[in-house]
Amino acid sequence: MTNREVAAVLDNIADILQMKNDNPFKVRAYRKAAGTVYHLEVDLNILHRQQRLGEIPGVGTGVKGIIEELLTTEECHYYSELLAEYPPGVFDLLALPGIGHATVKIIYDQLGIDNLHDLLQAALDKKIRALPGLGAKTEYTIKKGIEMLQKNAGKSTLGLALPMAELFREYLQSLDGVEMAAVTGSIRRCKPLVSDIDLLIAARDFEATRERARNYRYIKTVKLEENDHLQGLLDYNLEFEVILVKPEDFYPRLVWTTGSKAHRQVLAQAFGFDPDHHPALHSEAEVYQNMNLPFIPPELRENTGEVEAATQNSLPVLVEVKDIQGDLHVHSDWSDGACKIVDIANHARKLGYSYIAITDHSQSLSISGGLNRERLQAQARVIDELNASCKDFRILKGIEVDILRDGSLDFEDDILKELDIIVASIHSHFKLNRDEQTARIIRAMENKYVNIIGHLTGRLLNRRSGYEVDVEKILAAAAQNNVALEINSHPDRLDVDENIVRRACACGVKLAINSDAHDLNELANVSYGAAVARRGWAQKSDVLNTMDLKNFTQNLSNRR
DNA sequence: GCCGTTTTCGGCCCGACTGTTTTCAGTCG
Repeated sequence: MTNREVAAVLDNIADILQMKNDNPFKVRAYRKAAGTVYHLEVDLNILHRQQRLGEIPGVGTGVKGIIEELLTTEECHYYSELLAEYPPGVFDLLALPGIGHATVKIIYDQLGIDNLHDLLQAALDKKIRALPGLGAKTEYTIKKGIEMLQKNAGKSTLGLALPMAELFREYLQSLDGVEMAAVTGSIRRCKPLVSDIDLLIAARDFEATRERARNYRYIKTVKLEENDHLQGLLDYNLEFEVILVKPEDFYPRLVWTTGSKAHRQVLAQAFGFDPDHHPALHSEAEVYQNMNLPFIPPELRENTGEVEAATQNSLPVLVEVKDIQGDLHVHSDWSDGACKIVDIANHARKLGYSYIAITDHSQSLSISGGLNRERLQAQARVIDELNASCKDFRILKGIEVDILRDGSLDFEDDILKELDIIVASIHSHFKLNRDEQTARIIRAMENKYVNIIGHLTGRLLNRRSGYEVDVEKILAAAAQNNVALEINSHPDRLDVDENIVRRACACGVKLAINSDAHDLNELANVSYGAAVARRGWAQKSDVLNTMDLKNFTQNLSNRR
């Protein structure tokens, strides 16, 4: 079992205990252990072999026993017993915004409902409002929540699908007889939510290759198998499709399968592109060249003007991950991050950065260990010491300061002015109306110490729609106050989205591709943020943290 | 269930809002 699978079981145990009204501190213990295991740098199996599971903070004798059982038998008796009381389907109900454990317990105990389909029917039949303690508003919340989930039904985040696709691609590439293998489709275009994993492989003997491909260890079921196709389901219920082509057809097919339907249609209708009838072509660039077009990056192949731009030779030179010189939104163990500042800094250097901003939460976010004035000053002293010992890398003193309900900030200016960089974010009052929310953010931007607005809309993919804001007004204020908008790279956020990125670039508003990392692994998530930037046609010069340290710090001081 | 340089028992992080009610439990970050 992987760390994440173990973490999921511990989290599910916490969910059931919570529904059973068990000791809240016990629930918290499981929850905390789940979080620690999820963010762990080392594979649990290795720690187990070294008999070091007990060294994990928050893992005592009880949880340690469960982890050991899961690692050795893939099962856990205690968990099975709990599942007998509340079946796994009830976890799906917890995904509904505004519906928590107590409500799910009432619904399951009274109506026996353990899946979203039956819950929707009960809500439509007005059965929810009849339950004790629940009313028409909860019924409405349920209907709206299910509606939101259904809109993205069956879609996975890029953060889940892309690594799975890449693993599968590596496997296919390693097979005898496979000359080339590529991830294609919407994953290659880096859409934030994707419905399946598409892979293209070049081989001569289709039958033998299919035979080998279907032995991939993460395939759960094969649903369809024919000459040049293999289709089915991977772990995590990810749909996959493997398309087999002759090597000479590989690049035309790669172009054909990567582009959105609209992009393909334009190529076919306006340029006569036919992936089945073409001269010998040895790269995607040659495929486009054959249509008298320059190479169009996969992220742009959505028919949102890229073909016209290509025709006029005016495609943007898109920003790349390697252009990023530093990360401007990272949490340490001073608030809710898992790692020490020194470890974050060392890891950032390995990633090739020349600076990193430590931006822990501010005091009002007490649940996340938000820093008060004294702790912030103590942290600054630690950072000063670390900076004193190295010349080629800089740790910037920052804060992710809460934007309060009225748009004021969670710290006074006399504290903010002592810091190098301020990311201002909303973590409360999501339900303000569009005008109030917009005015609130603009007021925050007008504070001269604020450099970046963090995760502007607060959306969580597949979980929560963003709050309403007037994007054009925000962009105007951002331009006027020289405040950057963050592209939050967490795969569950990817906020702002590509549409706002494109408008920001048009308005001259700078972007900051930040990880919002809470552990070392998450620092690498900037690749997802960079993908959003590219889908929004952003160039290197549009992105604040592509500047080198000297220019970047100069830019910061200009703002004040 | 976890933890401990005051502790092996008795703490463990909280504050605001919302919905269902008429004073408080549930949800969220």
